[in-house]
Amino acid sequence: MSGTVKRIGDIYQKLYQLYGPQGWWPLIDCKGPKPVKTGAVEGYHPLNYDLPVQRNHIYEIIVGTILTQNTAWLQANTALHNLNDLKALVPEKLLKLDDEILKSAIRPAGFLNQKAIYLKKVTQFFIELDGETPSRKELLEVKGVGNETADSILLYAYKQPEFVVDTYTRRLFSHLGLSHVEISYLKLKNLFENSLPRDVPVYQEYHALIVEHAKRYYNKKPHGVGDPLSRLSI
DNA sequence: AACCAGGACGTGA
DNA sequence: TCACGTCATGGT
Repeated sequence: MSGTVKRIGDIYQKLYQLYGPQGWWPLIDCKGPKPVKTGAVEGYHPLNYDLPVQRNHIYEIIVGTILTQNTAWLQANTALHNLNDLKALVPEKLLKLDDEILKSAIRPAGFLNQKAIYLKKVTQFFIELDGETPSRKELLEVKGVGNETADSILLYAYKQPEFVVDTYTRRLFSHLGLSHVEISYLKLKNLFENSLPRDVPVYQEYHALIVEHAKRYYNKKPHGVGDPLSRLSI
């Protein structure tokens, strides 16, 4: 197990070395020191770990976590901009939005019927928080918020040390031989949290780096072809 | 033209 | 607890 711990730390170093700081979570109106663009998407803020600072920033991240469920970020981002154009990226505004208008705005992100419901549920929850940080358990009670979404909200919107696991994480680390693909969400999450310093920027960067890396080598079958990391860990 | 994306839920073993 | 079908659009 100590070997696993060591390699999880080593892989982080290697990914950071390969891609550098990722600046997650992207924000539309990013006022960080040097917001940058990744591909066709703007709003990343590498090395700025103070964001989000405003209430609307936190809310925008929460909306983004719902919109990007099983959906490419590029399309979630389009939906996010549609809402922003409607001036509906404000909790009180989104709640008042007509359901059909809401659905047409988020259409590019897919699953519009479900996500319209989820967005209003999580928005109501956010308003009732009244600025407080939610617990993981509370978040999971909101319909539409599962394990990954809850951890993404806690890590990126509320800066809580909760490691985010996604399908890319499962693919990458099973391919590297550190876990198996059937491992449960919580077990894989615990594996990371027990292997890393309890540090929010590290958690934020590691998940973002896994996504960046997996997009290149784990988006098509067979997974992991040409992955430079596979040599490191045998 | 299939395949899949920064998942979650409901159902039935 | 766990496997499986469903939800939907658009890019590659």
